[in-house]
Amino acid sequence: MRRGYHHGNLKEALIEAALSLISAKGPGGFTFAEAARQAGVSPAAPYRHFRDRDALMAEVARRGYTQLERALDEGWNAGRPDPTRALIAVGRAFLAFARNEPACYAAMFESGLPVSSDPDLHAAAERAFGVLRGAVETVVAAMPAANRPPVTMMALHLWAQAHGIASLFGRADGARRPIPMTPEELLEASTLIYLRGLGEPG
Amino acid sequence: MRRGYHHGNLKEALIEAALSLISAKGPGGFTFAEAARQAGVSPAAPYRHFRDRDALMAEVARRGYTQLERALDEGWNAGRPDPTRALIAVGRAFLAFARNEPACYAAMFESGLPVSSDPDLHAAAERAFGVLRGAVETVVAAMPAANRPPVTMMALHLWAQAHGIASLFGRADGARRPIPMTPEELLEASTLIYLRGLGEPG
DNA sequence: TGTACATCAGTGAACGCGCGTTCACTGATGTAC
DNA sequence: TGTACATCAGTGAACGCGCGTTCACTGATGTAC
Repeated sequence: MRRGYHHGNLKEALIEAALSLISAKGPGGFTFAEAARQAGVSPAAPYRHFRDRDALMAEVARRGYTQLERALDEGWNAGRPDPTRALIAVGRAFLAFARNEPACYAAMFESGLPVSSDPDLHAAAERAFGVLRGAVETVVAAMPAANRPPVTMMALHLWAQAHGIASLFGRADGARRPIPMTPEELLEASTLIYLRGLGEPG
Repeated sequence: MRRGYHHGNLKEALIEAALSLISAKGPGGFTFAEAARQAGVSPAAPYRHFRDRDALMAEVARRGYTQLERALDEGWNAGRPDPTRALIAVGRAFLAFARNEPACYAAMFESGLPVSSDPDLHAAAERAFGVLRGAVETVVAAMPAANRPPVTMMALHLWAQAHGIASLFGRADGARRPIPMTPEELLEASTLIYLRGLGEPG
């Protein structure tokens, strides 16, 4: 695998290792030393690329938010075919991300890493949330002017609901509570009921 | 503090120590050895009361669910003054629990401990969820028979929303995203909109 | 094109540390009679 | 009430382990001239 004295792509390899370790053993069961071992490199080598364990974790979370931003944006698809259906698709994209990138998701939401600890991380998180907020803005703008809910509140409601469902039922843990429907169905139903409550014809 | 050779109340003292360590350093930063130290006892002593670290963590979570069950039940207050307002109070009770017992909350939802690992833990979790489910049953029964939503679905929606809000905005972390309203207001608004979406006059 | 040199990524050995776990033990408690 | 004894909670010393971190180092890369 490795050729010579230099690894050539150690930073990426360390991130790969972190992802596989986190998804195998949770955010707690990931260690700098083992990431080095998995990348086939001495335990001192990672220090050339990351200040410490937390910096590597933060990088994983940052990339996760960037991926999530993109996934949500694709789900939104510029509001097509119509804002309501596009909003549902944003929710589905959120759940798909949580399921397909459990390590990122754990680093982002379950590692205990404060988002504010790193400006880049914070900015990435804001951008991801911003996609949802933008979608909500469009949905709200399509409502009759007399009865428009506050955009930020509505975005927070949907964000919390998506995270709540993903966090409780969304991963293929096996250990999760079994529910009589898929997370996607659960979130879609919740979103539709919520929109109806806001006066959407739905 | 300690009197003689025997501690007298070590099991409780270890649980106390676990709570204080978890709330200080997160579920990861809690160790069997340090709990023993904090209880003023040799590192071998805890083995008389818990099989290992996970067993102690599970006990903390189990007690947490039992406390939560009780808190939700008090919030519900037998459906007084009316089912809708009582349901809102259940939500407030959930958030109050998350805020006042952050260590329990972390052990229950963020420790990576699978609920199904321990039958007692699983049963306690079911009882807590059962309180919400029972409340929802009453609320649904008061709706016109033609338009009643599935009780389990509705309970899962509210559970996920409460957990999502508590998990993202509900603890006095300082590191959490600042929001333009309290978690309680956020959850209450969400619940009312949701109920209206189900056809409640609200 | 060739050579000298600066830069930098990775080495490997070493350290101190705290953890989990075990072991034979010992001091206190409580119970049978 | 007193004594013998079983039970049990806690001791303390010891172990192996893996982690984080440091250090002087070395091999490879690339650039100036």
